[in-house]
Amino acid sequence: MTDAAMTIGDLATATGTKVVTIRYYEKIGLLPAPARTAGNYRAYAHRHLRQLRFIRRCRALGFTLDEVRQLLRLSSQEGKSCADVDRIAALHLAETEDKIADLERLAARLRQILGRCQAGGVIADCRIVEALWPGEDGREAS
Amino acid sequence: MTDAAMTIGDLATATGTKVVTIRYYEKIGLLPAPARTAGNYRAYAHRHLRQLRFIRRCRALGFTLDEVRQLLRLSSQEGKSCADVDRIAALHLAETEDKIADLERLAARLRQILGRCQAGGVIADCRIVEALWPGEDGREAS
DNA sequence: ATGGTGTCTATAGTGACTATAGGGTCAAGA
DNA sequence: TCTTGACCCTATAGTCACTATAGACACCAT
Repeated sequence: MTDAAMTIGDLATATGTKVVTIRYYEKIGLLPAPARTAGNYRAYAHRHLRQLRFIRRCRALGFTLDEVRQLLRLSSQEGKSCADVDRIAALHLAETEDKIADLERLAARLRQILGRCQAGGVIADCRIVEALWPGEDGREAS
Repeated sequence: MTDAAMTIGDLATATGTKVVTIRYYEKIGLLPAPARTAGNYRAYAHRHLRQLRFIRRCRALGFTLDEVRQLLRLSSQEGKSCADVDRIAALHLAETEDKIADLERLAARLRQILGRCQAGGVIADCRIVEALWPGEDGREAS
């Protein structure tokens, strides 16, 4: 509950963020510039800690910094409709699901290629290489 | 079967690659520099088409350009053991599977957060915003 | 006073492209 | 022959979300 000023290093350990990353967030306007000490050190207050935690939580969920920026802006407008927040989150979920589906397809194909490989052979007979090189007609090897 | 020279545009349409990307691959040494015409146009031969197809196929499977470079180098050594190729592919599959697992966790969390949201509310009552903002104690809202 | 750690700014690098500026080349049509 | 438009050339800078480096200054304990 105390609101004693924190150094950037304190903030970094408290949030699991690197010092350089915090400075980067400030530079791009994601985290407000804090007060400075006599020696020009950044002196963070509790609200900075809170906001950085919000940012990191969003990032951990895969939101882009631009989305985080929007979410920050929206969440300060207490009276406004929740629809925009909902839209951003739903869109992000859809994108995440698409990405998963893409990766599942890749993994399946990789497993298929790897499954045919008997390690210990030689490049000339390698099923993996064969699967990657296009045939003379440009079609993919089965 | 003809080995008539192709322009960079021909190569681009034949492989579904953008012209700038082909030039980029050349610049980073992934695709050999082709002969030039009198007017300084790149003149590609069939081997370039084959190699670019190989590259794009690897990229479509999610290999990094550096991995593609290794796979290219390895696959030209016909007599050598297939073990390195196998290792690269297996590692890539493992990474892909890890990435899928990560995204699954994110998606699950997003669905959980979104599921509690009744759209039409107001930011102050928004479950999404609430889930993202840290409580005063820094712990996450359920 | 000194040493070690932490902090400051500014700049450049990462991966895999993408975009832009400012030109040159080529083939077809008038 | 001239012009139009599509294509091609190089070089440079921008993207995202950091990360790394250099060189200087601040703070604290001994």
